[in-house]
Amino acid sequence: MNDQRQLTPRQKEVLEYIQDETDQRQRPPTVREICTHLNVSSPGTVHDHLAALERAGWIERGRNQARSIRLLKRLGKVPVLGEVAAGVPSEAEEQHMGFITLTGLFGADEVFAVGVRGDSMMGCGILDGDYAIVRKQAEVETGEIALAVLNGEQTIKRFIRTEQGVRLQPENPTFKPIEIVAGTGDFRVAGKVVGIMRKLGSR
Amino acid sequence: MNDQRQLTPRQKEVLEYIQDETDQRQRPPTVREICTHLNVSSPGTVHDHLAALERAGWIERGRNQARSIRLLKRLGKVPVLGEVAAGVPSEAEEQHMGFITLTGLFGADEVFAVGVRGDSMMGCGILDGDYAIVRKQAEVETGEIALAVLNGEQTIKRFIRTEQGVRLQPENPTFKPIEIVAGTGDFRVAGKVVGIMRKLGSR
DNA sequence: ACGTTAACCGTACAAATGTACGGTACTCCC
DNA sequence: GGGAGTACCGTACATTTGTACGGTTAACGT
Repeated sequence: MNDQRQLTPRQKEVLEYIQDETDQRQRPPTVREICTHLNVSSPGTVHDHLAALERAGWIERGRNQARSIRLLKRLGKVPVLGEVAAGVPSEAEEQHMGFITLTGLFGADEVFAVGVRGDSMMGCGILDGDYAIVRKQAEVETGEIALAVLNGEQTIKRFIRTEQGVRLQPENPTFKPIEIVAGTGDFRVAGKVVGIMRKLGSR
Repeated sequence: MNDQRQLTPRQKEVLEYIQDETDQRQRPPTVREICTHLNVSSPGTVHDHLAALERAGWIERGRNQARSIRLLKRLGKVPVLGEVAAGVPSEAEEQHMGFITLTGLFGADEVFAVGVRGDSMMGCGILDGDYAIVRKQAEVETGEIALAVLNGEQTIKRFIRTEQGVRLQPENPTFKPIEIVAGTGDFRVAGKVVGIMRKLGSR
């Protein structure tokens, strides 16, 4: 019943604090840490707020576990990696709002990387020599970029479902699309390209 | 003394587990959670491992605080499955030719990431929304891609040394190069772009 | 042979932490 | 006036959790 009701200002404060802490410190606060932030002396008070937030579907908690608050939704304000300029990165070090990681960005499970050869996807910024981060899955939506296996060879192309079957669309005018009639030949989708990594002028 | 020595395989396991948990669950594990994951029955054992990791500068802990492990560096680890076709990634699991790591590819020190805004470097495959991996350094070679700070604003451009000074060259015909006469204005190089990461159509 | 180190075990204890219970004050609404 | 909801206070208690201590085993190098 109390499902989708609006948050009270106080509850919003609690939620914001939880978000800030999780983002900045990489871990949720304890009940008493929230207490001191709210200038509240009783853990019971905060406990009540958390119960309310949980009932409303904003958070999830483990029973009797320290720092077990888990955010289910998020309130505006996404503090990703600051692309807001204004400052100089070398001075903005303390503001790091998390890490870029492969596992962080993409989630460690079921993700692997493939080296990219050729320029057939140049149009969307996937270049020869890049690594494509691929999530293993047998189907992708029309328009998504897929790692496809055709007659034993794998390619990365934009996947487009057509009337007769599937079209693998390169992103480069000098390449021709590959049309595949459903049920013909050996074709399948190995995964969806969820990311790109490139190493530049290293040496 | 034990500062920069290599991690033992066991310590690496611990660190990996901590990373996975923090990434996936949004909170670091407790000592005993690590215990069960390692199939170890004594919290003391894990405590020792954590002490070692802390001494080696990989983590940081708060005294007597639950789930207070904080990662200072990271192991990235995503398997790289060869670019040689021949097999299908899902079946070629054992063939992995190593791992992609941020720290591995770029070296953990002195590297940070910036969000990229705008399409001025589209021509070389750096797109709006990408993360640029930048190594902090005050000078770059002609032709390299630099993160430059010009009058307090930072941009990513190709760095070209000219007779009068420096030219910041976009990789997009609709943008004009920026000419900088030596000794004029507030200009400096913040770092060199050594890599690109992109996250595509998440979820 | 000896010391060092990594990796364990068990157990015990104190601090941190989540939770429960009863009570107060205020607002809003029927 | 009475009921319901929010926001608090204190206090107490049981778990969870970090940490300490002593002991064991195996590998490695001198």
